[in-house]
Amino acid sequence: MEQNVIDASGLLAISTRLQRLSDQIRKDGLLIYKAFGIDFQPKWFPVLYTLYKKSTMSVVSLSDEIGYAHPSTISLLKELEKEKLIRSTKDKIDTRKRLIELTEKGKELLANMEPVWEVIIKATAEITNTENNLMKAINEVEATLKEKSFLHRAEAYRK
Amino acid sequence: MEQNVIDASGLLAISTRLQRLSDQIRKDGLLIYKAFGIDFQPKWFPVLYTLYKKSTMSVVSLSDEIGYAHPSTISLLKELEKEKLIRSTKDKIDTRKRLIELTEKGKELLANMEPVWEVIIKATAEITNTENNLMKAINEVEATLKEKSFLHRAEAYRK
DNA sequence: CAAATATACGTAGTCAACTACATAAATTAA
DNA sequence: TTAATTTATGTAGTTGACTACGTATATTTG
Repeated sequence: MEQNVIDASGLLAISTRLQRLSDQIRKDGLLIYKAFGIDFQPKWFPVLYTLYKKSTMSVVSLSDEIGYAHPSTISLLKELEKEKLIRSTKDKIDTRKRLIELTEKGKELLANMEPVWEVIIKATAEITNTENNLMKAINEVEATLKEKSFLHRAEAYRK
Repeated sequence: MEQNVIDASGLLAISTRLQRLSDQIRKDGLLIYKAFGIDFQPKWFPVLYTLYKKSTMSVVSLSDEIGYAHPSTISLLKELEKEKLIRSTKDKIDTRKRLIELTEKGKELLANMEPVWEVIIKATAEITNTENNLMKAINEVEATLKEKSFLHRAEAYRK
């Protein structure tokens, strides 16, 4: 395999490599939705999918669930509200909270997407099902980092 | 292992997961350099490391090498020039080309970083050396995608 | 129960990549 | 040897995430 300098630097550039692969997959994701004639952006996925599974959530709990900072979620919600895919109501008990849910249009879109997801899941399984499984590797690394951070580990090697 | 909805959605959210892991590692990377008293930003790594290994390159060939679009490289180069870590000269044969090289200060910085890199490599190896090795998984997936794109594979499953 | 603290949400601005487009120089073709 | 095409670089503006900070409401504590 031909190697450029960055690939050859291996572990040093792992963050760059992850980023690159993520971008590549996201771009192809967009193309797949387009090819199936569905007006959907991959970045919407975490919010919409979570609401699909959990029906109603506040802004912050939604952010926690998808692992985003809450301002990122807010800007996605604004966009989704403009698309009329979600709607929000005030929590009657805790009035600080804004409860988010899918609209009928949103539910319909997600239902229409199920067959596309199946295809995506199959294609992704095909891609990741190599000797070292990427999804499993990510899960394992995230679990390892939860135990002890990267910084903490690096410092342990310091003389 | 406790699972949130996105993790549970697995393959669908792989791009999101890669992104998140990349960010996390990049942030800790910055902290590691700081902890070692080195004034260095992880985003500089691809450019500087490539110049370290290849000495002189034009803007576009450097971009290709690190896998960035050339405007991204240009803005990094501007920053690095301000830091006096790189310098550029005109190619005498092809006057369109701007040749980039490390300054003495740049070379010195990179030399000082070698011990930090060793620590980073060790810590990264520790993190990625789980049952499914992340670096190997990335390499395998990138090779698989080169053979046949994600989009192409997805379309093959379409009825 | 008043004060201090914590939580929920929002806005503003930043960051590190990108795409789209423009210009100039080099190369190829008519 | 002009004309057309390709290549190299640059600028402007976008994107999708972030942090910092402010305000309002809830909760906890003295």
